[in-house]
Amino acid sequence: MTVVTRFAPSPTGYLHVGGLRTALYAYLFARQNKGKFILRIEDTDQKRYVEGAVESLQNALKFFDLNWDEGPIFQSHRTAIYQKYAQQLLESGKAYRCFCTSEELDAMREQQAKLKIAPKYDRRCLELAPEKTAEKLAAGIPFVIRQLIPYKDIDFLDTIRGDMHFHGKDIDDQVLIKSDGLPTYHLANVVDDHEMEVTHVIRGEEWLPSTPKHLWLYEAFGWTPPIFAHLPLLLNPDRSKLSKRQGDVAAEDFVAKGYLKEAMINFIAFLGWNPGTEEEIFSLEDLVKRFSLDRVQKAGAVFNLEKLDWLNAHYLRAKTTKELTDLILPLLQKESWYSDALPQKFSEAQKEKILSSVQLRMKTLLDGPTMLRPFLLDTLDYKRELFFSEKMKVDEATVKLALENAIPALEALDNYDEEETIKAALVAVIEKLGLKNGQVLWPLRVALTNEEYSPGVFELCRLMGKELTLKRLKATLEFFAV
RNA sequence: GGUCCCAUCGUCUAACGGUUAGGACAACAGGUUUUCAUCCUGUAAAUCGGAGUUCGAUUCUCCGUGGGAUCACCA
Repeated sequence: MTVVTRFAPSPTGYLHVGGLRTALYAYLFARQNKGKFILRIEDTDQKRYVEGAVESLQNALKFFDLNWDEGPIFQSHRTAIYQKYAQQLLESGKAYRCFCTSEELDAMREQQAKLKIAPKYDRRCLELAPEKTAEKLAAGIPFVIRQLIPYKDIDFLDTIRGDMHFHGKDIDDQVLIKSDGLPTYHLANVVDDHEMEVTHVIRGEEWLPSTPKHLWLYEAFGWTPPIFAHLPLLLNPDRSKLSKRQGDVAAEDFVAKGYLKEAMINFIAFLGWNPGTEEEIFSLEDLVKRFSLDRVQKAGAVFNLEKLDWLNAHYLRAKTTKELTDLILPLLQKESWYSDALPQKFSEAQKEKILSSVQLRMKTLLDGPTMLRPFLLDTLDYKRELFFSEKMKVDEATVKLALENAIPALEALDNYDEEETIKAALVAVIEKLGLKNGQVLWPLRVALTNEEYSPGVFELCRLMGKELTLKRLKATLEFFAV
């Protein structure tokens, strides 16, 4: 038997990170078993349809390399099929027409709430005499088709949760076909999973309570149900179901914030699963090999980004300069101050060195442009306060003193290829002035970068070369002369 | 409210019924003698409560407690 899994989102917007994890697990399970992964669009509610959502869903999945083998299959194109099956249930007496208006149903639920009993359809239309039904039908009164849930218990085995047990009497007679003729999730989902020969339904825990309804449908049709695996929820920091409002939830938001797909996949995979060893760096290919449903957690996991930052920095550092360049260049080109001519003042070898120095400090891709700016830009927009440091005892006089003495020393130096020679030259200056390292080096570093954090002075001098280094230092001296 | 699910450091989690309850992230302290980052070392930090089963429960059972999901002509 070939394994078939599916990801079945409804096109109501972007790809939610919870959806990303569901898709990931379904994908991993299919790949690992040399099975098939289907993408199905559950668009049976035309009211909720969002323009462009299907496109963005597909783009997101492709971005993360979660490629599907079949689909996208649109449920909205399959209404005739659902109708056919609903008729079948009607004929076998396992479903019935309901003519109740939403006002009637609201009133009924209000009553039930008042009496403190569970809100549930009271089956008033089931009691309808056949003639009466025929009458309403002839009059063209709109109706829905409801499943007739038998009052018997339903047991099933969930791969993640173990034995499940539900009482039939607690289950509502779910609407299968809406008055507009379109199916509800419950019918469409079961029919499609059966027709597409889905073997493993991997979905979020929020579907657990409706699983008995689905099982009842399988039984009513005489079909063998698939294996169910209900994934634990992704949680907000307050442990409620992860939602917008408390932060970003769209996968694309994280991409826009400069997170790498490798980091995202690795992070998301470990929210609810672990390999049982102490390894934690896993590529998509590693996950395909190692993933297993029985190591999936039962409890929900808080979607906490701290570890994502760490993973992202890790994957960023693992990039080759070529890969990193390809990732940063588009971001650079979006900056108002950038032009393609700017990098040309550096040789290829220099560019590579600059990039790898910056690479070590990046947390997200967005840090790229910020950290590269001091190298690329001709003039920096200095801020005085940045030069001073109480901790290192650097005040305005110290800044000037440091610059005035460092400039001639660096001017006398011709070889900027070795940090050691630059260091020797500057250390000599520091000793001559009788200052501490930081008192000279801190102002120089700020003069070179105009940033609070950056590579060290010797490294900067080497990376920038003699010309740019001196230009920067002189510009700073002028800045303080005014 | 009914039904169902869940419960180990702040967070993600590990632990055939027998461990000083392990790891990672974050935090903190120190080192790599300029900032930041990297790297290294160290510190602090958890089995929700109560019974029971057992020679022995984080682990099995029950009862509490807490949290969550779900109860639409939405998925």
